[in-house]
Amino acid sequence: MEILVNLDVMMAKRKISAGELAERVGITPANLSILKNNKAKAIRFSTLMALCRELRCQPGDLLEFVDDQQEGSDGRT
Amino acid sequence: MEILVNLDVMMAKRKISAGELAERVGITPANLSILKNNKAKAIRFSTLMALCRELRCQPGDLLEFVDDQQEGSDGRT
DNA sequence: AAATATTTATTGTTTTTCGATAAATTTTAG
DNA sequence: CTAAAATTTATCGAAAAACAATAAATATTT
Repeated sequence: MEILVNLDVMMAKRKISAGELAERVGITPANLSILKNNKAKAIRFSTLMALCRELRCQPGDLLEFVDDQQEGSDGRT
Repeated sequence: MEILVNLDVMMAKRKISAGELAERVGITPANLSILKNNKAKAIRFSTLMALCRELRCQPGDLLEFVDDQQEGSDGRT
């Protein structure tokens, strides 16, 4: 059970690089990387807001709740 | 421009009270209230996860990005 | 009105972001 | 393949904020 940050999907859709997005959002590339690779344990709304603004999307496009109990009961992945 | 926490909508949909949800999620009613009334400035994924689990919903059901520039240009609301 | 539930406020602790920076790794070009 | 560029990982410290605990105020319900 976890929250996934699907930044890469929206970045691909908007054809924007990590470096460019970091600059536009106003955080360091290093911190954006942490967010993008699911290493973050929380997020400030100010950051989420800037990401949504620059990617022209909704929080739901970036955050996904994955419930293990809800997947297939055959243990795949 | 802001991030809205639409907890009340899902709570109504699931017919669950604030006290009950707080207990199931594992935070104090006081802290849930802060979240529910848009007083929070960030959220831990562990909390968002527990909310999604108990409300059987996705982050996108609870978080909304409102862009002022995107609304009507006549200053309504 | 009384009981219950929710909100607001305060204090202290702990967690985590985030900047800054550097090093390691990966990806992209030539 | 090699070199450059981009990205990721890792530290460190500082600032921000969650969260618990608690109490008081407010609102809701019965």
